[in-house]
Amino acid sequence: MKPGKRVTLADVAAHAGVDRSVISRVMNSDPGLNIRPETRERVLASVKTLGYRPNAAARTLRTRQSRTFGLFIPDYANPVYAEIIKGAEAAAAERECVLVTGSGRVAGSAQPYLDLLADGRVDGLLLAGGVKAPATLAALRESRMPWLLLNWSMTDATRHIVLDDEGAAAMAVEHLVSLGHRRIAHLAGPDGSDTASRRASGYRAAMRLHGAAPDPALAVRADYTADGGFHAMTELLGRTPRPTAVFVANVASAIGALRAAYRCGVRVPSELSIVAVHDLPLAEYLVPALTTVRMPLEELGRRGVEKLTTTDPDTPVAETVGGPMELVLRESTAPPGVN
Amino acid sequence: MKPGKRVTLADVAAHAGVDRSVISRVMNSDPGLNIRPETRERVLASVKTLGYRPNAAARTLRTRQSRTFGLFIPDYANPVYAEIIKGAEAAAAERECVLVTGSGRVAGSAQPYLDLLADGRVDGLLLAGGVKAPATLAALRESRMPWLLLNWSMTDATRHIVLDDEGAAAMAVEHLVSLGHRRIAHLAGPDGSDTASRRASGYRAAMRLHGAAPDPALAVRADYTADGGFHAMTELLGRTPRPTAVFVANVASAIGALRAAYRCGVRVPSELSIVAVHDLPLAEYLVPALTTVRMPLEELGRRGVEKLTTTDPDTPVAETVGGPMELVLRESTAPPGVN
DNA sequence: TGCTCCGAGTCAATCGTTTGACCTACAGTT
DNA sequence: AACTGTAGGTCAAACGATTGACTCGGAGCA
Repeated sequence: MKPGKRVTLADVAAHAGVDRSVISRVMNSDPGLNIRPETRERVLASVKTLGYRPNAAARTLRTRQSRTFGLFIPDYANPVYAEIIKGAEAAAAERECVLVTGSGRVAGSAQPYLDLLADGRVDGLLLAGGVKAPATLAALRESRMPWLLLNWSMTDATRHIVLDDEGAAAMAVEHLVSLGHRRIAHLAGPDGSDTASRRASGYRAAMRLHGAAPDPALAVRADYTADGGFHAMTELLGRTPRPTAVFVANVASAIGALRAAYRCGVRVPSELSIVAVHDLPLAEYLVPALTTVRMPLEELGRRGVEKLTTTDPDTPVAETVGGPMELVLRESTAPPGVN
Repeated sequence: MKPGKRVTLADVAAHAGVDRSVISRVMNSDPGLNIRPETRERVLASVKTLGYRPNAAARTLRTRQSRTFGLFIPDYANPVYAEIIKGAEAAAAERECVLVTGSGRVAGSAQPYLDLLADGRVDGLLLAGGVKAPATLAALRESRMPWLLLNWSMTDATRHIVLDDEGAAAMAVEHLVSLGHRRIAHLAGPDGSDTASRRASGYRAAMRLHGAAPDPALAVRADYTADGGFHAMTELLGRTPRPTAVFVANVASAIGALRAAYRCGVRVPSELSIVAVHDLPLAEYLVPALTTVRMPLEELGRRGVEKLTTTDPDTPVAETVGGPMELVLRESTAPPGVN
């Protein structure tokens, strides 16, 4: 309305001819308020005509909550996080809160976003990986604010939600075994990654279960990137005897792995089967289309926000999202030796 | 210090034995403050031992600025936005501000994030597409707050920064022409997309410039998704005579296009050359690796934040980020008819 | 001695909402 | 007539930081 002037409660109160507190109580539907219907109408009308919007800072200052949650991710370029964000945004929206996301890709640290928590700008913080310093965790714990680790944990981090990575690995391995594979390699995630070690242990367990001893020479570490997958796969294909199938811990690596197979003249799936963890829209359009294990990433984000709102900062959280996990069959797996 | 108690200015003041205002001025290095070095030391020491952090809400309320910028994107799953975010985060960090990002994928609308602006939670808002309603623009303009459209514009939106899409299209077409192609198709972006129409017009201009009249039958619209690219390309390959090359407006579509060519038994690049706009780390690992035009997306994000801080909300902005644009030669283009 | 000036801080209003406590006029009771 | 109850609000103190205006004691000066 008035150019350059923010409308405040006082303006609305003056316009409607009542006290500021009435406006506030009407807007927040305070049950302790007795008000004549006509007055309420008048208030509502004033709010509308003046275009009043409560000032978030003032409200946060007074109520000590911002109706905002933060989600920190290491890198937006990793499409896996897109799914997590989606779930978290949805859960926040259901609570009439907003989710703000930030990455540490630039600063190389989560500090600016941890500060959001410390400064009281968010009511809780979800950390989806990328924090290395144990000091950070200590600071978090001391802050007495809600926080949660998503899809990873540190030894002394008592609040985290993870996925069933062992289960996913088992699913992948079982699929390969059922196709007839025995020499199954594992293109594992990077050293120090929590999900990587869980997937690796799931792989080993599943291998043993099916009487196929996991050969340490068939496990290679790779970054969760196409580049990492390319190099690791190239190395793996140099080994003799060559594996007939490989379980790749990450879909980005799998794209690199696919490329490496192509480069080395190894045909997928006839000479080499590939199955990766995490499904992506993209996977369907690769050549060959990639068989994957779909994980409930969206559900993970959703549960994160839920837990943030329902548990107080002191109680430990250690949850595994069961969710629907599914093997998505496409073209990159086949029985060994067929052509 | 005190468990469960936030440390406020008053606490620090009491601890250091000075007035609150001194603490505030020291922390903000107010030039108008005269203070003995020893007192300053005492203040700093108190701040440190108590672990004082200024409350963001209180500060925002008083100063009317939050040192926070917002960036709205339609969908995190589109990796193009990752680059923009990266640049914007960097620019924000340089100004000791934080960038918070949100998408409209869930709510289907930017409203929650526009509200952030209206509620005074951010000092400015960057909108990277996805807002359809003209009413939204009107609301923005009326808000008297800094905002900017990134990489798109609407007819009546007077504040936007775009990339040189015509130039990118020209680069792609010229590359194909120089390889000897004449029948060059265009897999254009969706109807109503601003970048799509600029790339399309750049394509037509470049075609005419090289004496190759753009055949309307060789331009097909596709969503900026792998799926869209797949279908559009399938359709295009049904036309006779078939094009020898195609300029794809978007890298995600190009992945689908690649798949479509494979499905139709058309070999890339020997029977069909493909060049797409936007480079991605992924492009290098596709089979065949995709030739692309790299756009200065990061620079776009960076300029966005800069403009937000340096121009006032009333002055129009219409900038084209020149930046380094580059043709990234890979395997998906070759002279026509070669095998 | 009286006056000004300055260094070193102090005071208190202010930002916009929220919320527990408090009024006030009138109707109904006894 | 005095009292109670209630509908329909009003009052004002927070919340925590910022900042323009002000104070106070001593040094410098004439």
